[in-house]
Amino acid sequence: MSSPTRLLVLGVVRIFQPVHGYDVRRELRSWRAESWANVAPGSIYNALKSMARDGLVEVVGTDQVGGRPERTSYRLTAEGEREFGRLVREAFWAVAPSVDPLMPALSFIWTLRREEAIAALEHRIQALRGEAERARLEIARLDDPHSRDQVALMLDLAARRAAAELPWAEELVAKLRAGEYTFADERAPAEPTAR
Amino acid sequence: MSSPTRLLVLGVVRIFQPVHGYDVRRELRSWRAESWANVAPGSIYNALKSMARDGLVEVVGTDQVGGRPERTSYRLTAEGEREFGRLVREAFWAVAPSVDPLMPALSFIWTLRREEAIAALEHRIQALRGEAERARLEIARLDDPHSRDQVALMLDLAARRAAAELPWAEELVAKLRAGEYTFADERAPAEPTAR
DNA sequence: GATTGATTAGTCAAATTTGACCAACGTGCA
DNA sequence: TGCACGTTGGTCAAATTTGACTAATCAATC
Repeated sequence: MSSPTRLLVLGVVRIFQPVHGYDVRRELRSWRAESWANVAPGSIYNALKSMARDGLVEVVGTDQVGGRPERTSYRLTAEGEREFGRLVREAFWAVAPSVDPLMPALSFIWTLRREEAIAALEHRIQALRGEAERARLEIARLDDPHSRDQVALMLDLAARRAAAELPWAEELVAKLRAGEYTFADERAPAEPTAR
Repeated sequence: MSSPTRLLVLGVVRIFQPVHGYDVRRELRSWRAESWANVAPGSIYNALKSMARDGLVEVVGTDQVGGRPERTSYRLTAEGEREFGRLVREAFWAVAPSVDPLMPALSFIWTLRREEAIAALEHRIQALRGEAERARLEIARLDDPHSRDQVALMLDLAARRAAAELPWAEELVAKLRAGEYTFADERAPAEPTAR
C-alpha cells in the first residue's frame, strides 16, 4: 500500500487543509502532475474517500455555492499526519522502477520495416529535443510562488532524462543504419553488403 | 485505449502462438518486464480475456496436464494482427510521459528536515550508481537468444536514465548544503550565516 | 440581453491492476 | 519413502484508474 496517488493527495490536503476535492485537483494541475501521476478526477476523489475510510483524513463539513454540487472539505487526522511522513520517506528511499510506455514498443521494434524503425526513432529524437526545450521554457514561465521551486526541480529532471535518451536513440539509429538486427522486411541477419 | 499491457500481451501471443497465459507470463519475466510494465498475473489473464472479447485474439483450445488447472491457448486473429501494428506504431510515435514515483516524493521534500533531505538524496545517488552498474552486469549475463538484443537495449536505456539523474541529484544536494530552499526545521529562508 | 465558452464540483459504470491464494506436479536429498 | 521447495497454471475479491458526463455559474462578446 504505497500508492503515489495517496501520497500526493494526502500531501496537498496537509498543506491546504481544510480543502475539498476540486482544490486538490487545481493544485495538482499547477504542479503539472498530469505528466507524472494519476490525477484523473476519479482518482483524486477516490483517494479522498478511501483515506477517509482508513482514518487518514476526516470530513470537516460540506457547503454549497448556489446550485452547484456540494463540496466536502477534508483535513488530516493525527494518523494521517503519521502516514504522510511514512509515505514521503518510503518514496524517497525506495528507488522504484516505473512503468514506461517506450519499453513495450521497443520490444517489438523489429516487427517494423527497418526504414520505418529508423523513421520512428528519428521522430522520437526530434520529440525529445522539443521536450527538453519545452521544459526549459516552462521553467522560465512558472509563477505560482507556492510551487515554483519544486515544479522547476521536476521539470529540470524531466529535461535531463529526455536529454539522456537522446544519445541512446542516436546510437541506435546508427546501428540500424549499419545493418544491425533483423527486421520484418528481412530474412536473415543483414550483411553489410547484402541487399 | 492504448494500454501498454495490451500491446505487450498481444505481441507475445503474436510471436509464440498458440500460447497460454502462463507462457506469456514466463516470457515477459525473461524480458524483465516487471520493472517497466504491469505484468502481475491478473493483468495478463485479464488482457487475454478482454482481447478475446474484442476479437483481437481467439481461443485455439484447452488442454490439461495431469490434475493441474486447464490451460487455454490463444492465437491472433486478422483483426488482432492489424491492431498490433497500430499499437506498435502508436507507442513509438507518441512521446508519452510516464508515471514516476520520485516526483510525488520530491513535491514534499521540504517537509523533511534539511539534513534528512540531504541524506535521502545521497542514498538515492548511491542507489542510482548501483542501478546503472547492475544493468551493465545484467546485460553481460543475458542469454535467451530470443530476447537478448531487445532486453539489452532496454537495460542500456534504463542505465542511461539513471546516469542522467545522478548529476541532477548531486547538484540538488549541493544547493541544499548551500542553504537554498526552506525546510521543516526552518522558519524563514536560510541565510548562509544563520544557524 | 442572448450566446458562447471557460470554470467549478463532482459522479459513476466500465476497465484495469493488484497480489494473495489454491492445488497439482517435479526434483533433490536424507 | 517422505518431505521441503520450487514450478506450473490460474482465479478472484478488492482497490484503483479512467474519462465521459452532468449541471450550474461567471465573464466576455456581439
